[in-house]
Amino acid sequence: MSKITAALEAAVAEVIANLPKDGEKQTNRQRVYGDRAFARVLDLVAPRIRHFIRQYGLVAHWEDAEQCCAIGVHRAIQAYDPSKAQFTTFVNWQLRGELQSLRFRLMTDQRPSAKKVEATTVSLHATAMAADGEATSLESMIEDEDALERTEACAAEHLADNTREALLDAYVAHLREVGIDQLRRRARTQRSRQNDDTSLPRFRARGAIDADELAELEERLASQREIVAHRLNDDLSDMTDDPQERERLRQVAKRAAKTIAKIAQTDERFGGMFERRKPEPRRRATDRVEVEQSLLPMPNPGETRVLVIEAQDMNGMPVMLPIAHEAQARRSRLN
DNA sequence: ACGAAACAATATCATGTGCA
DNA sequence: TGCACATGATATTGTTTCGT
Repeated sequence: MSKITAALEAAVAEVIANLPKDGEKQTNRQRVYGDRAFARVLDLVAPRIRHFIRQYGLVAHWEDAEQCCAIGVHRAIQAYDPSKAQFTTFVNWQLRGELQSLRFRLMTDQRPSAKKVEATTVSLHATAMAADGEATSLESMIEDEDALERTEACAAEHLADNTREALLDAYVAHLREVGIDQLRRRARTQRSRQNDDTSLPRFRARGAIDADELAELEERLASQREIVAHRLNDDLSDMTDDPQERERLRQVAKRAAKTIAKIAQTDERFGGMFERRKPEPRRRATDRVEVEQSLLPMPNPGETRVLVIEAQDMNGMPVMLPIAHEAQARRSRLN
């Protein structure tokens, strides 16, 4: 931590310490100490403020800009959470924000980019004449140019969701079949072994399955389904905080992917939805290859995502990839 | 403003062990 | 053999800080 960073941290802590407590009035002492500390903060960030003002091309509006920065610093202190970041980092963004909005207020159309296209800024709420001569607001005249694209994207997403559900259903059904089969076999072999236990009456018919075991199986199926569904949504972390548990879930899903991929290829319900592409070796930092096999036809570049379900790793083992584009987008929206 | 370096948090993988 | 689980190593991604 540099000297300035540390000094800033201390000064800010003092300002915060001298803020009035909830519901109480600030004492004179608090006010004086707080003001002094605030002045110290301003001194410490002064070089940075000068730098930003120059950088944002606001030299001609120096005083306004300094005022804005003081407000920015004040706001930064109010909102500062020491556990999240250093004040020096935090205040930088506040200053930039203030200066940017000041620049926007003062000189929207003076920036080179605006000049180049001879842009004129008008308010969306300004009245304008519609074609029929009626006065209306500009806002109401704007057509939503993205509407079609968004609608199509939604439709594609919907289709992908349906497919995903169907695949999950098919997967669970498959597991159930296998599971029941196993239970039956076990029931047959265990019958002879458990026969000597005469304390319990055995009503079970030959090869019949214990109801408890069946219930247990259903429970397992439900949990499997949940795990895979979460994995497809790329939100396994919603299921548990424990990294080790998460890793286990990931492995479960990875194994499931193998089966699902098989089902998707053999089950006629999904026939025709696949376009089999030779899987490439999985990416590594040193050797990056895009690996994809889509369940749905690829949309145009940049359009909505596709459910990507199977890729193979270097050993030819299937790997399940999340719904890449959408998951990415969601993650960056959160940040 | 911007990129690089340092650092932190997570995700993924390879591998080993136990069990049915 | 194959699955479930654990664990250390490594890769990836995100954040902060610093220098220009």
